[in-house]
Amino acid sequence: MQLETLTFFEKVYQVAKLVPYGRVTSYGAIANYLGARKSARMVGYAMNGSHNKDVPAHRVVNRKGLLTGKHHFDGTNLMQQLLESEGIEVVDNQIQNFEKVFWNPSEEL
DNA sequence: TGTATGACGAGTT
DNA sequence: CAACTCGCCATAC
Repeated sequence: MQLETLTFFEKVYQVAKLVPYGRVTSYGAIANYLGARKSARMVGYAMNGSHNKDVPAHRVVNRKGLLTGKHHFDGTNLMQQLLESEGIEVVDNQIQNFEKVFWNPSEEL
């Protein structure tokens, strides 16, 4: 645990954990909320290290609602399974009604 | 120690 | 309308 390591990653984890059940958010939304709209990339990469954390990475997708990070989960469709178990419709790695389940930290938080 | 790269996104060509 | 480029910064090699 590195206290001086309060970086984007840590912040990303914090926000990601705040995503309510049955909702999803985007990498860009988190980055934007953190004040770094251009660092959406880092958010995604941060999830790479979120394995150890309690971060629900399956609730974080790209701006199009596409499950781009599903390949980083154990199974091939684990991410989709998790989302569907929360009542989120997913077809072909794409979240249906994305606007409805989208959770914007800048507004809700 | 330096280079390459990645779960993205928005702007430009 | 599609493809390309740049920004961002921690991690891997």
